[in-house]
Amino acid sequence: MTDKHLWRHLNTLLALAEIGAHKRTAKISTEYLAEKLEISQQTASRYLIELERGGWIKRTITPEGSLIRISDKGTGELKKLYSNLRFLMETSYPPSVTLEGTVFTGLGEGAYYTSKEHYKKQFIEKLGFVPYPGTLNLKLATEYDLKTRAELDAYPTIEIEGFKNEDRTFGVVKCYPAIIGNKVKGALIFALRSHYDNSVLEIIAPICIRKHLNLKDGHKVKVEVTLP
Amino acid sequence: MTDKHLWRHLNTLLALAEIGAHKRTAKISTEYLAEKLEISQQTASRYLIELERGGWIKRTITPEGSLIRISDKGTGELKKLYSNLRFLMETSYPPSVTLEGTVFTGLGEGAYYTSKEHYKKQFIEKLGFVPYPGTLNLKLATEYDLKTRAELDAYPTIEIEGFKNEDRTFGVVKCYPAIIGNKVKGALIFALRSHYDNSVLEIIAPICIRKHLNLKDGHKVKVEVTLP
DNA sequence: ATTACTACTAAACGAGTAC
DNA sequence: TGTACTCGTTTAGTAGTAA
Repeated sequence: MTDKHLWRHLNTLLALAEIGAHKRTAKISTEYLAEKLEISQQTASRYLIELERGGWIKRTITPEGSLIRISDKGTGELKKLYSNLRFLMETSYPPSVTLEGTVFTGLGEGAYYTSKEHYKKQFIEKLGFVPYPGTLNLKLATEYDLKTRAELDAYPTIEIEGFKNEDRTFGVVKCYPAIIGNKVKGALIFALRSHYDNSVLEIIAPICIRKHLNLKDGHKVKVEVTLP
Repeated sequence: MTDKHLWRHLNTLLALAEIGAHKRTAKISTEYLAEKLEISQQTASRYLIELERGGWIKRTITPEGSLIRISDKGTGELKKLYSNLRFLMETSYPPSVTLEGTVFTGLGEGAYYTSKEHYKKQFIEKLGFVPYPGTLNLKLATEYDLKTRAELDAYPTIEIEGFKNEDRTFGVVKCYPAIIGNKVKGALIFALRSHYDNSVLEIIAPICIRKHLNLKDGHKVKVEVTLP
């Protein structure tokens, strides 16, 4: 439910909940409600009518006032707000961080790494998707983006274990789940000993992001890093 | 802080918190914020100006967008809302119940009871005030008030122990903290074996409610029973 | 006492546009 | 790109009052 007036109505629902209308039928006059909300009696009356029409409350009008009970729908809206807030207030990290960078063509290393079975298996297991063979490279430019990138180091990560084969050692890779260009679900990956510096993002996804978002070198792309 | 537009602003603060602006400086354009809130870019711009002027956010405008950090004041408002909601959602009883009754003159028993030292000591200890010697009696009339009175039986109470003296036995008294006439802090008291039926409320307070609220027999009084 | 309609006033909104 | 001003339009809010 996405109502234009939802917030105004939530305000009223909260006032009604404060007199217990979410648990039991409560009696309140429009005059008293108006006082509580610091609005006129007429407006309070209109609010109740709107809440009733919207199905957020059940109401019976008596000569002594309105008997009001917040409906399941109304309680649901309060609960939704509550859980939103709880998530925000009780998570020690910001729920998401947005970075913006410019597309550039890498050295083709991404394809090499993502094709390694040992990595690939872990990507599937820990990120939940089969990585498209290849990475999208973004160059960070602004001071804000570089600073924000640096903050990521303090974030909880998904760790992909390294391994050895006969030729060489493959190091640990840190992943941050992310949404690319407001659309594609993927992940930032940072090889601990990368050829790139901290101003570069490497991104994997289940599909070819370049094709999917129709990106060319020089295009700007927003990446929203979310908590794992 | 009681701002008229607080709720509209809380809506915006919540959207900003969703991009992490309560934990770190976040970058967002007025256009993007507008999209999130389903309002116009101009209105989003105005909202940010208002939030800034009100001290709820700190903002730095750059050519790429606004760098925004929710201030302590802003975070405080979100927290206040959160704890309000938590209290409402996680308390199994309604936070308060309001009853209305008509003043009548009792048999003077209240004064007798409240003067008993054994009761008085417990009133002071468990309710936090020295009871005025005498009770205010209210008669409940409407079906709603009688039904609501009955619900109180399921409520948690403050129990005042009974005692014996040489003459007779004094029973247990159940108390419900309450606010009388929107002003006076006191308590409903129910003697377990009372001379009155369930349509009568007996109220004690640190002062003489009748005098303080200038009440005469027949006047109507609202009593807000709160959780102990 | 109540609630809520009608008619009006005040406020918020957004299109156009400047910077 | 950005932000934010002016100003006409839309919407919300209230006073008066009926039921």
